[in-house]
Amino acid sequence: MPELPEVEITRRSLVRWMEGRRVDRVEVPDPAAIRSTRSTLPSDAHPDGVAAVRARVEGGRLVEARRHGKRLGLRFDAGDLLVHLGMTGRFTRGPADRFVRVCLHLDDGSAVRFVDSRRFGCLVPTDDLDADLAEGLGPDVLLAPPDARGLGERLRGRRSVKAALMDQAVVAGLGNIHAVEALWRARLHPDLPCDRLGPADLVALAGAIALQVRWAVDLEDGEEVAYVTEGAPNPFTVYGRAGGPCPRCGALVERTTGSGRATYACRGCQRA
DNA sequence: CCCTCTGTTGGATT
DNA sequence: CAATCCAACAGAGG
Repeated sequence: MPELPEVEITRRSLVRWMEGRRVDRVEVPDPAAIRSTRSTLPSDAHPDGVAAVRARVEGGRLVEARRHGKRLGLRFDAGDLLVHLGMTGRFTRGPADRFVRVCLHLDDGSAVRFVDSRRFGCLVPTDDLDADLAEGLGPDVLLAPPDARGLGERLRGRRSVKAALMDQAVVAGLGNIHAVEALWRARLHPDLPCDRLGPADLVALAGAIALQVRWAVDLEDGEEVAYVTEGAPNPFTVYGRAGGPCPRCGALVERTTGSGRATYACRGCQRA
């Protein structure tokens, strides 16, 4: 599920759900969800992961939940956890299902579960949360949205502007969907090379990124992590709308594939 | 029932 | 650099 907005909603939800509560017990139906590094692979399970998580979490309270890009940092009384949601990871208070990987039982009888059908997500016990949270990441696009000048310094070379925006070392938080949407807002085609971006493009792009991310966070705020909610209409402007009309110029939205990822854009109004 | 394709993540390899 | 494959699955479609 996650790009930055979903991780941010997850963060807020966890704080609300766990505020003032003590974690009585941690249950780990899938020990491979606990990793010693941020790996997407269940085969990189932390050898003593379950014990490491219990030592940090059981009997204590959530002190703080922070986020950098798509990473989440949970600070408990006795230690910290770094969380990555992968593609399908989420925290929920809903009923258990067969995809529950970790379950936190709270002292009021409720439970907060990490659920992840595809198993790319992980919890990482850490002794240096600050470093692990930020390592290798560019500025967070919500907390420290880059301005035109900052983007100009970071979007370099001949690589496509979309590839650069999705590179978490360039800016942290944008994934496929929101990169596509922000580029549409900025009227820039995803394939446009960074070195052909002019000053006006950078101004447009900086504004578009900030708007896109704030729009997405607001869209999902108050809910329990809903992404492209099942059955709900597609909330995006061009993402997932191949063959439909561009709402700005009426040309047909095109779908292309670059490095295995679907890209949507309008040739009519996004400068290539 | 089976097969193929797609996918919101990241990393390794070519 | 970029393109490709891969991880581990679900779900949709044929």
